[in-house]
Amino acid sequence: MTDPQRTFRALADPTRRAILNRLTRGPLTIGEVAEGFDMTRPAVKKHLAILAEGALITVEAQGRARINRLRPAGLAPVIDWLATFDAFWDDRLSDLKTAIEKETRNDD
Amino acid sequence: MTDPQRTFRALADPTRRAILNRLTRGPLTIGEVAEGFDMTRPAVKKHLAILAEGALITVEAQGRARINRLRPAGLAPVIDWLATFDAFWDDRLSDLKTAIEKETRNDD
DNA sequence: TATTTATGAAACCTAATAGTTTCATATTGA
DNA sequence: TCAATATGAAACTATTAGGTTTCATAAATA
Repeated sequence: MTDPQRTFRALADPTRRAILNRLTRGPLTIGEVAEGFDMTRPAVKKHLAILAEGALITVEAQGRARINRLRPAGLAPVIDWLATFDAFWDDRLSDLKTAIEKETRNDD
Repeated sequence: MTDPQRTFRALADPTRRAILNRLTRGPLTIGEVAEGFDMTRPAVKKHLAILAEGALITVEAQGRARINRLRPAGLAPVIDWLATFDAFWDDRLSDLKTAIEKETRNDD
């Protein structure tokens, strides 16, 4: 799968978008993420795996726990793609793109 | 299905994103869109239906043809959602959001 | 060390996706 | 009117997705 496809695919599911929003409040273990949803832990874990494939989160092993952290830079492909519609909105989108690129340059 | 979900779902498929990009160059009939892809016309038509459900295109009947037009305002739910990550990027994203809202206010 | 805890992973089920082929219908133009 | 054209729509197929249950493993703790 191509890179932006992994990103868009990851964002296509409402549970995964909700997980990302939760992670804005801080990193969580798999179990902690799972507590917030009405589904089993393995199901949540699969969602986290897809988010990791899309580079939207990072996972760090810490003892027996796995710490899931938001990786906002992973949203860049979406911004990039939206930027192809610049002409329809003026150039604020490309300003945004530049800003994101600048701020995420040395983070992975 | 909730509104933003229809949008994200529509954008999840690479063919549909490619269709949107093509439509930035001007409106096309279903047949014309289909010419650009290595799949049957009914398949393309299904993609167009999903894009229309996501309010990313408008379809206008013109005689026996259907004119498909890009509707950039349909991308607003994505911008809105991205804006919830403002804190990670400073407030350029919300500036963008405001700009989009202003420019698309009277277009649907 | 024995037990609990946090996760990994496999096997399975169902529904939704993305395609196809086939046939029907509604305009357009000769 | 008749044929060509542009699309609509149904029926079918294969794959992917999202979920489950069950069992294994590794780390922390009593």
